[in-house]
Amino acid sequence: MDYQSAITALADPTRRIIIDRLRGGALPVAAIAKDMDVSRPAVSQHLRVLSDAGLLTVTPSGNRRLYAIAPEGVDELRRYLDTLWDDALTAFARAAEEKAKGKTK
Amino acid sequence: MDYQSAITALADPTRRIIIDRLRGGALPVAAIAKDMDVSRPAVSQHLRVLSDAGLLTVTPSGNRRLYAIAPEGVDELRRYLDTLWDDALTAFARAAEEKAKGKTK
DNA sequence: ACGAATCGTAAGCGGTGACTTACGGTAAGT
DNA sequence: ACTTACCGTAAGTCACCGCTTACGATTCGT
Repeated sequence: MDYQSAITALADPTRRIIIDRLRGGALPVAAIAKDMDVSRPAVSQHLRVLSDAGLLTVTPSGNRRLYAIAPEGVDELRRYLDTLWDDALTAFARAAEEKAKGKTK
Repeated sequence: MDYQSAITALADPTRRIIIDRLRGGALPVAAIAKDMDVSRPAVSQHLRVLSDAGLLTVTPSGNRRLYAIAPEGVDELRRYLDTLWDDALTAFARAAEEKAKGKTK
C-alpha cells in the first residue's frame, strides 16, 4: 500500500497538468513539455517522481520514451479514499444519531 | 471543484495522521495532539489547512473546538480520481487494442 | 472574581523541493 | 561517419512550508 507516495506526487500542480495531458493516452516527453511553462528537464524530473510513485508506466520506443498513466497506481489512491469516505460517513451518521438522542433526553 | 487544495492538504504525512485519528469521530484539538511528535500549535495549523481545504468541519463546543471529517470534501477527491481512473482505463484498453492490430498487420 | 484550561495566531528559523542551466548518452536521419 | 533529435542527470539557487516558542483571547471551574 504505497498510496503515500502517490498522493505526494499528485500534490504538485505541474504534475497534475502532466497527468491531465496523459489522459488521452501515452505521450513522449517532448510532447508533454510542449507549450508548458516549465523546461523539459523539469518535466523529466516530474515524470521520474510520478513513475516512482507507480502512477506512470514507461515504455522506451526507439529514440523516445512513452509515458502512460498506470491504472493500478490510481486505484491505490481510490481504495484509500474509499475507506476514508466510509469511515467519515459512519462517523457522521453516528454523530447525527447521538445528537438526536441528546435532544430528546 | 476544489479538489486541488484537498489533495495538497492530504500530501502532508502529519495531516494524514490527523485525518486517521478523526476516522472514529469528532475530537478536540488536545485529544488530536496527544502523543503526537509535533506540538499542539502545529496541529492547530494543520487543522486550519485541512479545514480550508474542505476536508474538516469545526464545531465550537464551549471551551473546545471539535473537528470532524467532512464527507463532501473527501467525495470531491473521490470524483476526481474516478474520472482519472476511467480515462486511464480507456486509454490503456485502446493502447492494447492498437498494439494487437499492429501485430496482426 | 480569579486562576486554570483550551485554543488560535504571530514571528522566526531550517529543511525540503521545484526550477534552470549545462552536460552526456543513445538513436535516427542523410 | 557526422549531424541532429530526444532524453536523463548533476549542480546550484531560491521560494515555500512545517515546526517551535511566545503571546493573547475566550471559556470553565471554584
